Amino acid sequence: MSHTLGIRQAQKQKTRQALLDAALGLLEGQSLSSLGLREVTRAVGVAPTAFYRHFRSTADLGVALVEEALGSLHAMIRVTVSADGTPDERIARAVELIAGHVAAHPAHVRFIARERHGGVRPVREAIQDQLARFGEEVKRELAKDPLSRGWSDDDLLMLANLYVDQMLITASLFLDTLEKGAQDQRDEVVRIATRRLRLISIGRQHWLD
Amino acid sequence: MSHTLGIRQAQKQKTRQALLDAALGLLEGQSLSSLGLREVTRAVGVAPTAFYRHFRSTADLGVALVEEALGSLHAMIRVTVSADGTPDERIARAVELIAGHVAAHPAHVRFIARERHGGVRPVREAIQDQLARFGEEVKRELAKDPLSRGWSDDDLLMLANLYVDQMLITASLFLDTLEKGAQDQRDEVVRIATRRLRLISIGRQHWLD
DNA sequence: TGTACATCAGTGAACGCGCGTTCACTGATGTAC
DNA sequence: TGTACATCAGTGAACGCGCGTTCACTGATGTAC
Repeated sequence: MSHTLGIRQAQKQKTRQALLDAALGLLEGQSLSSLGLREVTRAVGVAPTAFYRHFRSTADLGVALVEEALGSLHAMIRVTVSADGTPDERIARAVELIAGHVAAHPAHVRFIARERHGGVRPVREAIQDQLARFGEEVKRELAKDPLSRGWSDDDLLMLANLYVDQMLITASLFLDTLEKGAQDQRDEVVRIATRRLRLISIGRQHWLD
Repeated sequence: MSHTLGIRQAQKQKTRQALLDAALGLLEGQSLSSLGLREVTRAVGVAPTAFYRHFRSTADLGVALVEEALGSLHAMIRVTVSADGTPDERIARAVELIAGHVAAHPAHVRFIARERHGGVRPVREAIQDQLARFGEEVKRELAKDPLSRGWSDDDLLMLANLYVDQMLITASLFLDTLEKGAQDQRDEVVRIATRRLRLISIGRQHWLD
């Protein structure tokens, strides 16, 4: 085969990923600002000092987790607001996508919800940066929609960020239902989120009246 | 005069409040889950053991802070959505009220935003409880509005919670502008929040179309 | 292919430090008579 | 009002513990010839 990482590099990546995974697990029950370096290395089974070969600090690890959690979402978020189908179909698709993502990556979602306003500045800022990029991307997607004819750039961005915030709120609601494991609660969240998005969609359709 | 607290009770209250105030100050830069009991007593100038005369733990203190931060808000939030004036007047009044509250109690607002999804379960639950009560109160206020004629209870609650979340998001945006101290950024937040609420208001007016 | 040297991910001992919690205490405040 | 006893908010010493960070190290992997 062509180019593979050397054994050394591959092993390093593996340890790094193990540290990230362990940290994400530990962060289900606490905030990043109270996460200890020794806690993480203990969970992985390496010496505390090994941590420094990969991250300067737990804050640094947190920033890496932000990339991991939100980096992969750019593609999904664009589909979420894409202009195919009737408004109700689009809303149903968006809610389903969010539900699926939360079910597939609950720890990542929890991490973002928790640290978005959390006590570690660099992490908070990394999240805000990514969310701002999401806003721009959603705006670009909305701009393609015939419904957006006549909208100012400013108004489009306002709507885009409203959608982004609404997605996070919805994701957070789904997260709470995962803990209890109750399917009817999840259905209730689907109902609530759907109607919220419908109301926003109606406001959108009459914005220029 | 009639009934005053005994000297002992009064002094105890004073120390308790000093602990709450000191904790709130320390929490501007960190999350509750990393706040130390000794940190708080050191800031107040009492022995670490004095803490136990008032709270079982920092989590317990956090729950008390939730009451302090949100208890006083019930009155305000009702005015925020009250039915007086034109839609645009009501929106302007709501945004001003939020801006004023954030300017007057920035640390409380930050605490709520941070711990709403934070790492300390009892605190998280206390906040969710209060926010659910806000939702109910806003719903009751909305129900008085002629605009709500024909709305189901479910839809009213959905709208009420949409407003509550929007207020928190707006408060959090104002908070970020306080750090920088830039007036033009604050004006920008007013513009954004106003248009978001306007879009929701338009959606509301056409909900039953 | 084989050898000699360089690199560097992970180790393990050691450090000083602040943590939460216990306990018996002190002395001002409160109460009964 | 004065006295004798009870209460209890705050004290200060002591504890065992886990923390983040330093340092010189080891031994497998990588590289030059």
